[in-house]
Amino acid sequence: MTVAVLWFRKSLRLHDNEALTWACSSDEVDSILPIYIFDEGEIDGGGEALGFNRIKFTEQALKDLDSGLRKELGICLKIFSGDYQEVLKKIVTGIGGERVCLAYEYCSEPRIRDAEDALKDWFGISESFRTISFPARHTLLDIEEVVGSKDYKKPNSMKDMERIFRRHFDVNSMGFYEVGDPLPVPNNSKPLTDAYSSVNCLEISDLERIIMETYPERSDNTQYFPGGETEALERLRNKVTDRRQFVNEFRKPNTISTNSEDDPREPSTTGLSAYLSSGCLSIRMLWRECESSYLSGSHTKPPESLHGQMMFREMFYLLSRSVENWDSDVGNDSCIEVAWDDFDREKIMAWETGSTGYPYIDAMMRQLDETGWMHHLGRHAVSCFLTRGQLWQNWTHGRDVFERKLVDSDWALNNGNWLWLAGVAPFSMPYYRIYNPCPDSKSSLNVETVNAEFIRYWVPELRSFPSKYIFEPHLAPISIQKSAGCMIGDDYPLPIVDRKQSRKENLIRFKASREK
DNA sequence: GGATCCGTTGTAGCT
DNA sequence: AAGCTACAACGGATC
Repeated sequence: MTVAVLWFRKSLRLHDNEALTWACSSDEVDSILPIYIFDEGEIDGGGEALGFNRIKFTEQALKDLDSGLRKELGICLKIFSGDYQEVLKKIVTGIGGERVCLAYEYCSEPRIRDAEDALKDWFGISESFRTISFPARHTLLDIEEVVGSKDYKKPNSMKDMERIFRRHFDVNSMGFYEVGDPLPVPNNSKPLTDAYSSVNCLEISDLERIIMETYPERSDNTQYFPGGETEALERLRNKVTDRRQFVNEFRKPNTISTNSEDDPREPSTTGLSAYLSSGCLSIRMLWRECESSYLSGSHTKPPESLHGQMMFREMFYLLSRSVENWDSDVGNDSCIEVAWDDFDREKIMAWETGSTGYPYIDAMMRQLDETGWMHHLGRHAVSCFLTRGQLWQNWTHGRDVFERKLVDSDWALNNGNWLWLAGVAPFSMPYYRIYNPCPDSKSSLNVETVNAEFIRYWVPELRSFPSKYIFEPHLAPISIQKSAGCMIGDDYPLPIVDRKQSRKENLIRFKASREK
């Protein structure tokens, strides 16, 4: 008898899942044990643990995965927490007399790779133990293959990405890259093994309780993005499959002001990022859905199109695998050294909690805290504000906040975007392009009305301010502040810095850092 | 080999 | 009110 221990890591889904498909169809496998392991400290590490939205999302994704496995395949998910090596060893040795095959998902992300390296030490533990790995298909490209190819050069632009895609994918008759078909949900007739019983596992109800205890202030469990494959597929249908015009006309830079929904929490984009980062949705499936839409008529092209957005995602994955110290500002040759100010707790806290005195920035940081999501251009604005724009703080501090709070948090992408926005990488935007934290009607974003409403929702103190003053309420005459029922300095903070002056000074400092 | 072009999506001030 | 211009000006690719 061979037991396949199926380790879910980056693909919390039944569709397009190679490891699952193998376990269900291989003749060598007699029974299956699907498992998920929380890293030590992830769920019970106190204040440094994952933020509420992230952990809640994961809990729901696991719950949905479990019910999908039960319904479709007649097996269920076992959840563990702790040092993954210890947990795996216990499971494998617990299964005992049987032959065990650990089937795991491979992905270029370091914490996943490190785990694989550690597994290699295991080969002695038992005659009857072996491992088999499958690509997690977290990306369209095979990152290892591309980075390892002879003529690989680190991509810096969409042109480079087009080159790489042309090299690694065939182009079909309609001019689309052949990225491959997503695998269907497999059939299964194999039972769940019952030999894991010697190891304590967590029930979903345990997770729910731990989350409640860690985040008592969120005990109402309000959460805008529910986790799980079911949600992912439904959102895919509602936001992509059924909205051809939206998909075909998609231009990323325009999306921030095109929110047609009444709910200010609903993204004007697809809102699928969290489902991609958790693997609830396969990137190939999304790519193909967009392609189907493109086949119906004229459509936008990279970089602004949805396909273009996905190609940038691939670019950051390639870079994250080929740049040393990708997540650091030290020893990272894609990061110039900038003489940032020392960690300033007051500034960082004002930024993180949405009390900088700049309503547009504060609104977005409060949205991040509550929903775990923020529009991409909003991320630009707040990261620019924290770093080279106004506060002159090291980008890694902001990266850490995003890492903890973003429901779509993804190591390669989060670091890549901060490197980009802080202006420190070769693929960055020009450093002298500093976003205006007060994008009123004169701004090229030109989103006055939408942003004013957005601010009123997230910064309710300013609800009654006229749009004319809502971006810089401290400039409003006292009489206006009085009639709006919000005195700046008491009911809402004064600006933490003079935005124009700090912009000017920081531009000079940044230039000096570059020249060094 | 020097000139030119280009880079996912800027800002401020003027008309 | 949309559109223009000046701003500041890097570095790698391409011609």
